[in-house]
Amino acid sequence: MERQARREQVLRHAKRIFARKGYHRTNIADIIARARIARGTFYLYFENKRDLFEELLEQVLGELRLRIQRLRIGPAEPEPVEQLRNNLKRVLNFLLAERELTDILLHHATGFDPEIDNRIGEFYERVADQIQRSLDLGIQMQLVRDCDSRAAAYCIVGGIKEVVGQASRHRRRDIGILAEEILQFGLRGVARPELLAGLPHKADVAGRSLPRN
Amino acid sequence: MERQARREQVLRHAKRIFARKGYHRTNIADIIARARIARGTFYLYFENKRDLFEELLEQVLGELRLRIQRLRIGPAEPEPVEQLRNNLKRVLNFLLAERELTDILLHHATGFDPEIDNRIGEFYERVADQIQRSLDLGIQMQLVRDCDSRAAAYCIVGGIKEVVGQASRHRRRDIGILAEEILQFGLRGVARPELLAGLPHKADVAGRSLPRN
Amino acid sequence: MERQARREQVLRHAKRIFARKGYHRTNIADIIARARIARGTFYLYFENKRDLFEELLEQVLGELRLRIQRLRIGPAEPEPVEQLRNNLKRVLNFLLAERELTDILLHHATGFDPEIDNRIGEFYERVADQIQRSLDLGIQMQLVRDCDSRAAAYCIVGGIKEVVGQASRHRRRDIGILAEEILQFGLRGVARPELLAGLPHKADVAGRSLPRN
Amino acid sequence: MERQARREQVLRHAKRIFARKGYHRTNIADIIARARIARGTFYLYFENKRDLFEELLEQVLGELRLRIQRLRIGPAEPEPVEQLRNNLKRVLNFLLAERELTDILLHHATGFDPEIDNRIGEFYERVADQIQRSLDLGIQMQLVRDCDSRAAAYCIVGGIKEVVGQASRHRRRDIGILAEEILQFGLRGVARPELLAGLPHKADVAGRSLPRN
DNA sequence: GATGAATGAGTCTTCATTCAT
DNA sequence: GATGAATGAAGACTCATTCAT
Repeated sequence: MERQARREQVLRHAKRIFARKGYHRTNIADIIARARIARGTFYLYFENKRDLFEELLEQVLGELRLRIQRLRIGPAEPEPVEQLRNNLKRVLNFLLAERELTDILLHHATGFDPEIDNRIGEFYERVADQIQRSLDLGIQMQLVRDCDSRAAAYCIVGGIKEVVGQASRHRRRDIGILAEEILQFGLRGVARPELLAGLPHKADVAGRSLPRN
Repeated sequence: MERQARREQVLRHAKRIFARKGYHRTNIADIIARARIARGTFYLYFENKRDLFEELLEQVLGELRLRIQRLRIGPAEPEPVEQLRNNLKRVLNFLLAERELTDILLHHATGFDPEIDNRIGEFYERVADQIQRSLDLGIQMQLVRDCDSRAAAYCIVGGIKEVVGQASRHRRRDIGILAEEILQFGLRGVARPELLAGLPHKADVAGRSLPRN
Repeated sequence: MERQARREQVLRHAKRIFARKGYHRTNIADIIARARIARGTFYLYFENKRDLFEELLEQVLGELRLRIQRLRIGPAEPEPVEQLRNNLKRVLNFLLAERELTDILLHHATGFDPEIDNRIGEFYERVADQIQRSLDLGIQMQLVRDCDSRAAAYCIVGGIKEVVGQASRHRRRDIGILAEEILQFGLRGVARPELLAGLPHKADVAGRSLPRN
Repeated sequence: MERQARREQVLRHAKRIFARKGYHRTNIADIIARARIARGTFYLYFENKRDLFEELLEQVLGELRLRIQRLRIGPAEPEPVEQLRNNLKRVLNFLLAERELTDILLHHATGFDPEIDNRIGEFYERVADQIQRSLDLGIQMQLVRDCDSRAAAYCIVGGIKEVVGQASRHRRRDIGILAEEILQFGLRGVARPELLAGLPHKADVAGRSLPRN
């Protein structure tokens, strides 16, 4: 536990620095200076710089995996749309609370190590898989229009990434509103038009979710 | 002109390597070996490694800027949706033809240099601006439902990025279909529902635009 | 005494590791892991890594010093050749019983510390001195041919070292035979030829002392 | 050629330092300071410290291999003993001319790297093989007494190593005399006694080959 | 006495950039 | 213009030793 506490202390500082400077411009010297530990101490807790980085990455990916739940169908379960909304809210809540991890995931984790690239690519593929399955189900149930559900899944994933990336920069944001905007956009993007006829144009919430730029 | 030819020769080789290995794992040694020039010669044509990289980046960004045209309204102009479709096709055509540049832009250009990050961020902002302006116009014209047009713009940008990123990996793709899928998704995501009632569920084209995974 | 027991426990383990990996590739971590003591405990019993190593070295050198006895001349003493034979047997017995120490002495003690180099060099010089003195005496007594007794002494020392080094590797060996081979070789190498006329070509023992390779 | 000249310059300096301080106490900084080159330059010519060291080692071993020639029997060939003498002289000439390499081989090359240990062990084994073959032949021809030719071979190898090691320290030496001493010792150590009856006790040369200590 | 977390000096190695030819 | 040998700053990692508990 002592050990774990120390690791977390270092992880906390490193997270900050990685988010600000990226992987390569962050050096061990930066990290140990911030964490106020000796060089050797660092290597007591982490195998090397990359190991530490991967741990941070695993933190985000792991947490996101937990927060994205498979749609459950059943009499006791909430409406599918409600479940989607909850997934989205859980994800946004985490990402906007942990801006540094978000920044690491979206801007600093990619392109310098094939294995890490793979891990992240894999993660998004799994997310896209889940979305696609939901869409395919929706097509069967005549809720979703006939479309390339894989392409649509990627559109949705990409949309979320981009919005989160922007929202994360501009600190602040009502997450409920933001989730609703994304949700509406995504739902309408794939829904059978006849089902939309009655829907309000906009979620009945006040305020803008993103600054007008 | 001789000079420019030489530069382009080097750029062409460097593009390949950067796409495959990213910025940091690509050495000057790699580049000059491929381009079959001497080390000193490299610095005759480029200020430094970063300069070369930025030039490649500027190639993509510049080309994309050219291909994304402002919506024009006028009697002689094509329908707005047609203009959007054309923008999208032009963009996809380029990105899927220039996979290496696409890879550089989407996976390797980010996170190692604040100035480059800014340049790219700026580019996407400008794209989002354009989309947002169109959406706002659409709202005025009662074509687009009331929504956070900034958030919607980001959704659209993100969706395109993600789909292109995936399509770029899986080499091949009918660009017309792909563009149509994205377009439909985006249009429906923001359109006033009553306008969609008559629309077909799907563009009248055969084949899947992305592999089912 | 308790203290001494603990030291010996550590020495025993360290001996093993030093023999296998040499001085530099052996870490304190290796030693304490084997000896199942804490890092700090190590320094309670030994000044430092080198101190421990020197102690092992002193074990071999000390033991060898004890086993190499000066030739005594007198009516009650065994024949000089018998005394040489006994010296040799005592030395071989120890070295082949303590392979790890032998390995340390012959292969791992040299070249990384001038002081240790000196200590070992000094030891061999003393041994050579003794041999040389015997040879000089033998010359006086007309038993040994006129030769450079120093050079001969080194030949003998070197021969023993090499044979032991090899024998130590190939585990096993009848020490009596081995001693006899070395002894015969050395004696004949320096003896006045006329004294050899009657000697058997070979000690009257069965079996080969070293594998034929 | 230019390249080779540079390599040799560095090798020459490194040889000096390795001989004086051994492998581990010699660091790249020492070498480049002596060779008056920049740190990076070193790595232009050698893969790493070990690579450089191995090259020096290969220099000695290679040269020795060349100088130790197989005994040839034939009407036009010199007497076998003369051939042995020549081998010995060639080896001593080299080793005593190249004291630094000798020191590296005998005192600094062993114990820090299993692969290098093997290479050297292998070398001595090959030398011992050659000696053993000569001895076995001598036994057949009734020149060599019945003995364990492997053990005798090791005695001879070890003797040479030790004498060279000592001679190398005490700088200076008449190599002819030294070779003769070793040769006589070795020959007599294995010769059939009846053949020695007529031999002089000592080569007919003046002077001591080694200092009396 | 025993522990093991913490220390930081010491080294190797890489690689973008320069410059004499 | 072209070359490629030379440079040296930068940075990662190891490991013997110490010391507070």
